[in-house]
Amino acid sequence: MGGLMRRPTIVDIAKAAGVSKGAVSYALNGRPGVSKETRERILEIARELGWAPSSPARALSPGGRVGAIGLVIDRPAHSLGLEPFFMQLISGIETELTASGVDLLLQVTEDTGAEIAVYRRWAAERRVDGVVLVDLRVDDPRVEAVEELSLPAVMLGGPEGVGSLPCLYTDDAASVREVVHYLAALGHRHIVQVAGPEHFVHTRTRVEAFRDAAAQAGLDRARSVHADYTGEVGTRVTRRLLAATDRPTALVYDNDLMAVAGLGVAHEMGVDVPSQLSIVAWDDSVLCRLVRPSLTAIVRDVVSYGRQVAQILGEAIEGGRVEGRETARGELYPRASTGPRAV
Amino acid sequence: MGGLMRRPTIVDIAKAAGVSKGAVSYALNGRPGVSKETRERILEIARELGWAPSSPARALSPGGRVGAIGLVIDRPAHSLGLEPFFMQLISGIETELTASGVDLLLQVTEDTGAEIAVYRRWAAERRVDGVVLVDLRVDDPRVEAVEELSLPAVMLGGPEGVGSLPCLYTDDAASVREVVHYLAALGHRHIVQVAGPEHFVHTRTRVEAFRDAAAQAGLDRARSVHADYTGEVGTRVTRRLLAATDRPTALVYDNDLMAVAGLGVAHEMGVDVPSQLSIVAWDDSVLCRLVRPSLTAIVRDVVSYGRQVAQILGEAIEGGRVEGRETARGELYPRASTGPRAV
DNA sequence: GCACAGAACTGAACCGGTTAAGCAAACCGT
DNA sequence: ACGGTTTGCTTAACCGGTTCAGTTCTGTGC
Repeated sequence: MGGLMRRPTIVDIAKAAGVSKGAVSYALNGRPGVSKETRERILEIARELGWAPSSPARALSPGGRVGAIGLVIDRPAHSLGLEPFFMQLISGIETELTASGVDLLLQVTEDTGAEIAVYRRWAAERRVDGVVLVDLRVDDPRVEAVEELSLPAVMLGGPEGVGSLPCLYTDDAASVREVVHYLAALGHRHIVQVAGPEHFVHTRTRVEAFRDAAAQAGLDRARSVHADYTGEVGTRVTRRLLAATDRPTALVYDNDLMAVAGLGVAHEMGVDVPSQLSIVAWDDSVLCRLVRPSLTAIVRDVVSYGRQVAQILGEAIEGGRVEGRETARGELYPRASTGPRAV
Repeated sequence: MGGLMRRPTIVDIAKAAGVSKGAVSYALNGRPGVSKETRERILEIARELGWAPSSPARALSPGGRVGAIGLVIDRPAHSLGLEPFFMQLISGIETELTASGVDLLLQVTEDTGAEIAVYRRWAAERRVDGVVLVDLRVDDPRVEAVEELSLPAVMLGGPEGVGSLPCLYTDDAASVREVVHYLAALGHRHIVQVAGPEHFVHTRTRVEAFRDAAAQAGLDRARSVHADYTGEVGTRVTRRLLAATDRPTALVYDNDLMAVAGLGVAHEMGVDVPSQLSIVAWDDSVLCRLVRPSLTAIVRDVVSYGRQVAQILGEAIEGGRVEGRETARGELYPRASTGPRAV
């Protein structure tokens, strides 16, 4: 009561226990070199004093970990606010980290150059033990950068083009096929995929899978257009598509935000969903369930992705080579925005 | 070329420059005690070697900063994904931090107890130099907790009930008055406010302001109901309100997500917006602009809040007492979801 | 010609941990 | 009874910075 506010250190514990600080360190880390009784006495005193290891001090020791990992999100901040994906991912990462007392550093950047600069700084200043990379790009310069920094890293999305980095990937192509077959079964022949930016690897995968699946299903009028995940561009693209003389009867959007934007445009242009137009969103969110009609969506367990990616990164930090891993793909959840093609 | 990958330290610089490491430290920190030429030579060598200060080492020195601040968000993860507010806030905080090389630690928790535990751990392990608190509650236990830990902190939202903490607050009451007067001018007399949870201070402020403004405008049938910011409850509450025999002609929602949910319910029940029902959302987002009709909203510059709150926290960490500050209040942006009351 | 001030720098302690090396005592088989 | 291992602990170095107390050298006023 009323003592000095200074945080207790292992020296304080050592004094109280009448041993050296080395002994205290061994005891607190559960390592051999102290007797059972001494260990228990030390642990008891540590608890009483409310001791917690100083993370900077730990990190400073040779081979020490800083107990933090980093995540950089490189998307325009305003569109980001609406991407439930990232918050869910973060939430998943943290559930995995919490147990081991590891923290998450978050940074939002404007472009890939800035993103790489952040990795450089984090590595140079020893801010993090490793990083999670998202949104794999074609010829991604980040891969080489983190390898050069020998910064442990895990890529979410792969497995091609990640060099020697471990990654967590999903079979997006299968999900795309499921959507195409579903729409084809409903009688749709003129389907347009509103995809993400071309430079994302997952966009390329989905576009190719869409082309192949459409060809296989004999849909001669299927095609893809690129957008950028924002509502604005989603709106513009949809308006153009629906204004064409022969407009598509089904649209497949690469994220929920563009799908909602598309729904708004359809409403504005007097095109009824789903009787005149079917809409599918990639990635589900509260959003898809709130709008009317509710949106048919490809549902992924993003929280679980976060958990798994954190786990893989943990292994990569801990030790040696870690293999990439495949995880559950997104599955189609039909809702009110899709229906048979009008005859 | 081809040398060891080890990060350079000030000792390496000292060797290369032929001085002691103390001199290097003075030079690199721009402190007196070294001649101009020596300083420049040292800086040059540091640049060549690609040196960056080890953040753990810096933090360890007496009075040293760890160069990081923490933000805990205590809201259910699934609703969070849809709250652009937080991502914008984070974005604003970071623009302010980037210049000074400070990092942001993010944590998402399940309840206030867990949130306080995070502050305890961060303080004990010396993970952060300070924290930003959001969502001020009535009799907020976090205030006492961070004061006891003598952890520098800034509250976003106040200024009542924050004890000795500095805070950044807005005049929510004025925004509420603006909305009420606007709706009253459109002829609405039966307005219901769908507010947030009762335990938030800003909810209480807004509810009281709503009551007062309504009374002043002579709206005898205005009232508030509490919800929880999620789309689900927003949906349920709206359904109940619109099913009543004498339903309100205008609804004011405390966030955009509930407003969108409400719009969906109106659509589903065949209540036209805005001819039969006007809708106002608190806090704007892409969402409000994407749905049809687009939603009239109270627009706040949340990114700027983030910048300011980071700035205040910086001052609090740096030195002494910091005063609370008021910042720009939200302003009404009328869009398509509001109109004159049907006669 | 000498006391003194200031500038430029060195040496060493310190922050709070981890860990290798050393050492005394207990234990152990023969 | 004696060499050898094991147990349980201490000592001291180390991580990469910061900072205080000295030390040396140069200039300066009187």
